[in-house]
Amino acid sequence: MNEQSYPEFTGLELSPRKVDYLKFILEKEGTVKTTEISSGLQVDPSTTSKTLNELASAGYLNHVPYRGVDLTELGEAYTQFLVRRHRILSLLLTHYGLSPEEACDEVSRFEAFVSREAVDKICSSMGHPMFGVCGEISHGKCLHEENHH
Amino acid sequence: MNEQSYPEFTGLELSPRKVDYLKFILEKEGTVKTTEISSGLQVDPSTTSKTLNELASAGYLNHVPYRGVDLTELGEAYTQFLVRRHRILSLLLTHYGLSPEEACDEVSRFEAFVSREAVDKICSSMGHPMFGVCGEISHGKCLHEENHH
DNA sequence: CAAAAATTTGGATATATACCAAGTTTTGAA
DNA sequence: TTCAAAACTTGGTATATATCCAAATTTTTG
Repeated sequence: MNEQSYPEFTGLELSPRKVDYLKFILEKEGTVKTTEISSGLQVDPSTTSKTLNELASAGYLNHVPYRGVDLTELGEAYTQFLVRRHRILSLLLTHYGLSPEEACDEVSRFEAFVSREAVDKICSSMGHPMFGVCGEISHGKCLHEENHH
Repeated sequence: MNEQSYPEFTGLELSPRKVDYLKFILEKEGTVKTTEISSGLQVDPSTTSKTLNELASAGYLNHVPYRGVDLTELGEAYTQFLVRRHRILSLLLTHYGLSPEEACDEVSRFEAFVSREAVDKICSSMGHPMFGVCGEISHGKCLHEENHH
């Protein structure tokens, strides 16, 4: 089967900032250089370098020093969850009077503290919407879980 | 008029833990002792003592050393917002398949990062519900704002 | 009033972020 | 191809939050 299985995760593993790094790296796809990330996230390259090391140690990234990083399989799967979480929560808030931009900004501040369990329930309760306010929503893992329960 | 006005706040002023302290103190009403808070929040009294100092310095509490703390007017108004935020967000999540307990727990983790602006919009969009899943919701400040716009 | 309980202070640790300066590696232009 | 510039990493430092323990202080109480 093509469906890769990863150990369970709560969705609370990473700090807000680390979530930013992974989302940024996923967007760029392929190998990403330190400078690119530093510009994107507006931080000193030395900060990026350190954070990349931490994410690599935790198994989310492959880091070839001086060369760049790319997502591991775990990192890819995890980051797909991060993106789905962001989009589901943003979409949710637009149903309560927030504009897409407001919703995105708001969610960016707190998303790292919303569990996968909650996201899956919300997602399911919304009928697994395909379109968020900041991109398409893919439900691989989410629907997968649901099938098995 | 009885309606006290306070400088604007974003709702993002306090860390998650400080939010816990204020909510706990509001619940108890009147003067609260360090030990009481320490037991309630499961932390060492020395930790409580330090946090209480910080909250007092920031103007949310009156702290009489060795005697206890109580909310200032600002602290009271602010904490009422904190409680409303918690209840509105919890109620919201119960509309998406989370049980009241799950919703409360989930919200406790991220509420500190949800702005007053967003809460007011959500609240308004929900029709200023009077009952949450963990207590009555009062809308003093929320409705007040709305009248002026 | 003196011992016990409560509280505070000082010192230490841990995590998360981030900067600067200095050193290392890669790149690219002459 | 070589060597200077650019990119990257490391080491050191800093702030903010949160926590504990041990020691000192204040209040309470038997």
